[in-house]
Amino acid sequence: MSADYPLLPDRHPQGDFFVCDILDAAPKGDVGSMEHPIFSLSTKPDIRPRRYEHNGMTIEIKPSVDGLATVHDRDVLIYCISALIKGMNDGMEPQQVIRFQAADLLKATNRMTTGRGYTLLKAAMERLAGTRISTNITTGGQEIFETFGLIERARIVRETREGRMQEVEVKLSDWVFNAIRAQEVLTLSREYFRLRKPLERRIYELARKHCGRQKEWRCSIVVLQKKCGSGSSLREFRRLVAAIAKEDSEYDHMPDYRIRLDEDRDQLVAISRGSVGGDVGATVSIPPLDPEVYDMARSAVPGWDVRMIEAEWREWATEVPRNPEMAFLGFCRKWFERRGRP
DNA sequence: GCAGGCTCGAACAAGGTGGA
DNA sequence: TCCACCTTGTTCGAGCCTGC
Repeated sequence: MSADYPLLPDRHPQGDFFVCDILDAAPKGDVGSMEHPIFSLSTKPDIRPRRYEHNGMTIEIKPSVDGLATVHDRDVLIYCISALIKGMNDGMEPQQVIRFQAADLLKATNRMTTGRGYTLLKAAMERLAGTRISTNITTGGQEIFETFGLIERARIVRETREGRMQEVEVKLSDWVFNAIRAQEVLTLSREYFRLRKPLERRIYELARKHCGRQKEWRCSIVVLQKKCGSGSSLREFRRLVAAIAKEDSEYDHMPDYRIRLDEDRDQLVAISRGSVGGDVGATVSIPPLDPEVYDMARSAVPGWDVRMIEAEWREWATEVPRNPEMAFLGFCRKWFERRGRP
């Protein structure tokens, strides 16, 4: 491991990102778990239940004996969400049960594909299934008051004689599945998987959620600690954030946002690098499009993720067009003229 | 004496590397 | 491809110091 450069190396650079059937999809995370501190930052088993309250909303997270799901375990969810969104973009009905090749997930999330990588993946799925959440978060227009896991179950469908899993089946929780169907997801940078520190990943998620395409986002260190779910003392947490900000000022390694520390105001500042596209439900409230327009859009931008382009378009729009479908198709055509095939 | 701040090291998990 | 060992990062607690 290099001590000089803060990003992990790209282990699978030759275009096999989201190999299998999600080759051209962008990684996506659900808004709920990006906004709230559901995942543990610790690399040790974190078996303390936690309670998070913000703006009248309450989340209780209860770990299993294996500990809370960690920020690294979240990669499994991101992979599943990305695969389902990709399927929806291709006109398929999303299913709560998803099957994939374990090796594809490991490659897509920039992990080792050695035997140990599979062992860690198995442990990650156990933690995801064991972590229970009680919440009143609203997803897909429904306010849910119930206890559920991050995933309902995970099953290794085939396993080689060497003990290596091949095909994995995951049943997503209703909460995550609702978010996917309601398109309450945000596109993440592929560089996200190269961030090595759990706290770096968490800060990126928060910047992505709260800053979006704004020029900058500020958050007091006290609130940031709450949002991160860090178990450190405030002082220790401030030191860790300062270290990340310092590293980013030296290497510019944080994707999409520059991270700085305003010591006078005791605030973290995330400054957009201008690389972020939009996501559903951003600035102008454009009504849902006619489903048929997506087929036409796919023809206009062959090979592209039309939902991603739609999100870009919704973010770009400054007013509601008189004919949203035609406006969207026009946007798609210009998109393809500028960029060609992905 | 007590509270709070600071430093340091232990424990643990995950990733990297090199040899078999 | 596997294994052993090393490095790195996070968290936490112990011990020390300082001020009230």
